[in-house]
Amino acid sequence: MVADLLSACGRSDLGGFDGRVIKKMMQFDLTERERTILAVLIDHYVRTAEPVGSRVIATKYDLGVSPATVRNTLSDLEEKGLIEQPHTSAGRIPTETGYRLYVDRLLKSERLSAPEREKIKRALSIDYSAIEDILEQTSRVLARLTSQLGVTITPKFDQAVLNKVDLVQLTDTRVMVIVAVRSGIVRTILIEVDSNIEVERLRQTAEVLNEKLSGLSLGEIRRTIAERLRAEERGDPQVLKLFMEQHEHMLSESSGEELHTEGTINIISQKEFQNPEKLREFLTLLEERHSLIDLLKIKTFANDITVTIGTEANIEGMKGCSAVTRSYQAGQIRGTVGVIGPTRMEYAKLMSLVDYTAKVLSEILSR
Amino acid sequence: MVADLLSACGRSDLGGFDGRVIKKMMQFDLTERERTILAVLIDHYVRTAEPVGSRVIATKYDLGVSPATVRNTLSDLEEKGLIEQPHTSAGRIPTETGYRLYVDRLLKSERLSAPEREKIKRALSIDYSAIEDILEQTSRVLARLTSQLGVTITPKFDQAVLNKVDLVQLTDTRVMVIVAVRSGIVRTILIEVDSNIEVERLRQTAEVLNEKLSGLSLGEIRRTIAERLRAEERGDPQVLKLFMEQHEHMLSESSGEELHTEGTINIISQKEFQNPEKLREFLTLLEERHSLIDLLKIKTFANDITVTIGTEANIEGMKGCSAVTRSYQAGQIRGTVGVIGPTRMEYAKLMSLVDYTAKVLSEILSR
DNA sequence: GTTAGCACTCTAAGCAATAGAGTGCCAACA
DNA sequence: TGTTGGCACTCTATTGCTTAGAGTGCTAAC
Repeated sequence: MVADLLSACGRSDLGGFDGRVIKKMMQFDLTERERTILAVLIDHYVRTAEPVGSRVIATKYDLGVSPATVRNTLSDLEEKGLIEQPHTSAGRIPTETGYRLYVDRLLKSERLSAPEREKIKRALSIDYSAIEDILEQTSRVLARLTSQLGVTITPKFDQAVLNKVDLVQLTDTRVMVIVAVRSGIVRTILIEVDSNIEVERLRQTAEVLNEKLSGLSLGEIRRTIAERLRAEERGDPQVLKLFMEQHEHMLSESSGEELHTEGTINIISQKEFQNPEKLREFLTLLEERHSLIDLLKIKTFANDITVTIGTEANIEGMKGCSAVTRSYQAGQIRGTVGVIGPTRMEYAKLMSLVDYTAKVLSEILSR
Repeated sequence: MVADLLSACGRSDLGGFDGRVIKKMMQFDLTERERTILAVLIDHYVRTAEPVGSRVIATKYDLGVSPATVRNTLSDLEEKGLIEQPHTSAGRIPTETGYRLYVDRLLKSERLSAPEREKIKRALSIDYSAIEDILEQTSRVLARLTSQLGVTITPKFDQAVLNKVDLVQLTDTRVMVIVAVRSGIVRTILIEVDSNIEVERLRQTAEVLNEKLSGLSLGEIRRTIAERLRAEERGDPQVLKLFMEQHEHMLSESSGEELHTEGTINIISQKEFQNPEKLREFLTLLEERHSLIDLLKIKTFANDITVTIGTEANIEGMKGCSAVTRSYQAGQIRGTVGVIGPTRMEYAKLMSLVDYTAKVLSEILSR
């Protein structure tokens, strides 16, 4: 156990910190013992949720030193801001900085067992008719396997490539615009027209739109639609005009980024949420979807697992919570999956789990 | 106040009880005083969340009788199972039966104020591109105005009338089926075909489907699709076959009944959910969407406000909770909106609020 | 039928005492 | 110089006890 931890101290290839954090990190010149004790302390605290004292560290993990020695080291670690005491007669608990260092440098990366991999693969291999279905299932799987909150976000539409536009007359004054992009996602909006439009004319209008726009990304369309349709003389001018007016609404960067969360129950049974104030804060965060969406979107570019600890993302409600996320790929576009839970979480386990789940999901969606 | 309550005692036109409950109800021959005191007690308890004692009833509400007299009446009401004592030295609180009688016979129906009506109308008058958007908004409005959990359920698809089927080739082996029904709702599924299908052939297949099926309700289609398409010789046989196989999935009775909930935070600050066990139970109910859907669906037929108190609906997690719901209309099809909260809720207020909201929603959706 | 009075019950809050956990520091030791 | 045992000190959590207060049920009188 101790040997494992020691051997793991040098690694830093499990990403998740940006430049700013690295710089901060470099200030910590920890001795071998300090690193070992910090790792042991975090491991133990994550399991028990109780402040860890010197005696436990010295006896339960055979470090070969006495509690008194451990006490000295703990004192040093506290001075460096990596651990803290809730009160004088209690043991130590990790600080945010402590967790950050642990995740970046001390963590021993875990490999998922074959049965676990199998379980994830099987759970995600469902018949889905819309991308939302499989994302919902993914949140559920993550929630169940991790006992945390499972989160997914639908892909960012901006880079999606338009496959086909379709216009359907619903009533005399109502036309439905169906926008299908290449990855099998479809969005619809309704536009209100003044008067009934002939079927043939509507068909022709759709044809014009397809001709001019299909194959372009929605982002491109959003930016250049006015130009592209300006000189167009075929099709129904009213519908074209409305389409242009509505495109902002439909194609806007943030639209369609839907958040799925699953496993709220897991969270409320966690010890840190016994405090009603804390719980309230967290549930508020959950219902204020946009800040969560921001959190998940922020690192969609990275193709690696991302760990956001506490208030690192500058989100009020995340105090005391961490997120482990990773982007997935669906054709040309990307979204994010992950889990959120108390800072006191099993980072190694969750990281490998989220990582694998995102990979399986990408695989399925790219088929 | 008291006069109001007395005058309201005779009314029973605010629906919500079925035959079984009426029968039970008839056993209660309450005296005038008993009715007044029960009403006063419930009103007071709803406001304070504290057991109500004889002194409060006798002094705060000028009934013209002494606490001792009230005590006798309370004792009678307890015998009849309408109120109970948490413990000997506490006041009384209403039982489920007590609430039921109150809602059915004692409640003074409230009329929403003009500003409140205006507020609801304005809040619901949003630009929506999908029915889900306005339902989400409706849950939010209900949650905000009632400080309870706002719930909406998308309309029951079965009675929706098919407007148009569209087939879009996404990749070589993937075809998207778009089903649009008359009220502006659209559903999509993906089917996997063996090989690329010519555009013209796909168009023709869609034409066949439209010709044979549009104008029928999805329920009819579900029941008779095999017959209707059996002898068909036009169109792509493989696509037609897959369409028939998938129709069950897509058109099935329960599919597409999506539940929106909003305002979990309102709930957790309620006094009854301070007990973590209770809270846990409720959140479990929230995540196990299907029993909630059942609860909301059950009385979609009634065109009147429905109050479900505690375990009346035989749902485990509803113990200690009540729901006030009403159906809304979107073209030919119907869904449900409402609020859920602790049994200790302001029934009169919530009933008028949900009622009005459902009406406004129906109006908007039927335009 | 109503009411005042009173004994009784139960809860919630405050208080003191106690046990236990863990620390920090000092002096001794290798 | 780093490590260790010992010990006084601090703080928390638990327990038991007491008390104040709220509310009832019952009885006897009106």
